[in-house]
Amino acid sequence: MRSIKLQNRPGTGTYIKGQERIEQILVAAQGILIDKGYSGLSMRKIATAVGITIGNLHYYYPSKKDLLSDLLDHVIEGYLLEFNTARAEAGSSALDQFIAIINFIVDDLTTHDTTNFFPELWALANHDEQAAERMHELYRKARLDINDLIAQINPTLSHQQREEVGLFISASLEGLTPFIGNGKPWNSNVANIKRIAIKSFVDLVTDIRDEDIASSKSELIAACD
Amino acid sequence: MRSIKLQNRPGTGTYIKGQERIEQILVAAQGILIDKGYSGLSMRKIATAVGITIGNLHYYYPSKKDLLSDLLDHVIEGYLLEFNTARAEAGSSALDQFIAIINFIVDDLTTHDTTNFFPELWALANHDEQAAERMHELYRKARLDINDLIAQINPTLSHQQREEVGLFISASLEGLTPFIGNGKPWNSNVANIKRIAIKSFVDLVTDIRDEDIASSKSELIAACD
DNA sequence: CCAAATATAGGACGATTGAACTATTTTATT
DNA sequence: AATAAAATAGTTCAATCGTCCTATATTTGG
Repeated sequence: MRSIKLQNRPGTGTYIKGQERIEQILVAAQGILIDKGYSGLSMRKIATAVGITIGNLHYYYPSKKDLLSDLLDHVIEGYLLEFNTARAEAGSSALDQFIAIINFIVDDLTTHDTTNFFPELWALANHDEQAAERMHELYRKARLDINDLIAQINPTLSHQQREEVGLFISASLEGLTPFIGNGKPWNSNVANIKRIAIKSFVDLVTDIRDEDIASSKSELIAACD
Repeated sequence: MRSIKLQNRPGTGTYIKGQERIEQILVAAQGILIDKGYSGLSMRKIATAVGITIGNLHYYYPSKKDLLSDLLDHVIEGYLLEFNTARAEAGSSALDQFIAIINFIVDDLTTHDTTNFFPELWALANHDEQAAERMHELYRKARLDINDLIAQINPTLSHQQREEVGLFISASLEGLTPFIGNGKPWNSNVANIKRIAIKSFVDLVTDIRDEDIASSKSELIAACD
């Protein structure tokens, strides 16, 4: 099922029981991180949630840092897997696939887990370099599909312009999380917000031209800030 | 200078020294929260940063919860003040003011403090009801100006549609923080991203019509998800 | 089935945490 | 100057933290 290389202590996880245990540990850690935040995530709480002792947990993960590293890989791998399957189910035309991705992202960020996990990840990335790397790696992979579709919808854009438009769309969608996410004040408006997002992003990708984004040359001439 | 009602222990802060001390405490706490995150924010670290003892800190804030409550008020009040002055400096036409606000928000979220504080606030809001209330109150106030300008630019929008468009724009801008913020991978592209944002949001507010956002009636007929 | 590797339990360590308490010093007002 | 309120220092407490160590139980491969 999962084929990524985990970073637990070498030697551990070779028995079936150990592999299952690692999975239990990561699932439990993810649940605590989502429910209580990073400040509420401790080795003892993880061990208790799994039903093992701290000594046993420490056998798999000698330090909390090791566990967090594996946890981020585990969660991010799950999202990438989810993202790929969603892409496969998309429509035929580039525009349909583009809209399907927006729909998928919005639907996903309104789930309990995603709503609560990602703000934690963003905060973590501000103080943990490793978390930052994992986060940006996740988003970079997630933008590959978006950028590809943008290129099909609007072939006039340069590579850099396409990447910047893709980043803007991706980041904008992520920004909806604390507002329309699970249990958030605007969660009941998610259907309308989604329509606004689709119209806005489709128009953006369709209509935007080179002149709208200053090149490095014209940027030197007229800095608009 | 600051006129908001703080929530420190009654009786404290009546002397000038006490008022200055409270300000020092909140500034120090904000700095630690920004630099180390909430998990790295402790009463002792705050006291040490201020140069007082834990006992003295507890005299002002009997519990960490009380301090956090005051801290959020303090920081949010600062942002609202900053936002109001920025609005006063904006141009004459509604469209110019709209663009000025976008410029201000993007410039602000690329500062070190804002880049690091708000993700912490979003994560905090997921696990602390009081933090959630403060956060949404801040954004609600910040959207007042945006919504007002949207109404001037596009008077055809209903109240609800205007609010939803305003929320989408505000949330989208916030979402840029973990990507183009201070020290983030796309920080060097902030000028171009800003142009994309301005074009996208101006087009959205100018062009959007009632039909683009389904009313409660048509929503029942055709759910597009 | 047996030996080596793996998994688990349980306790202990020092450090840190939020909180509480008392005694002393400083401030502002009369 | 006197006095009441406010501010500060210093200590202690129980709980929790990450980490480490040792002994025992379990699993797997030959």
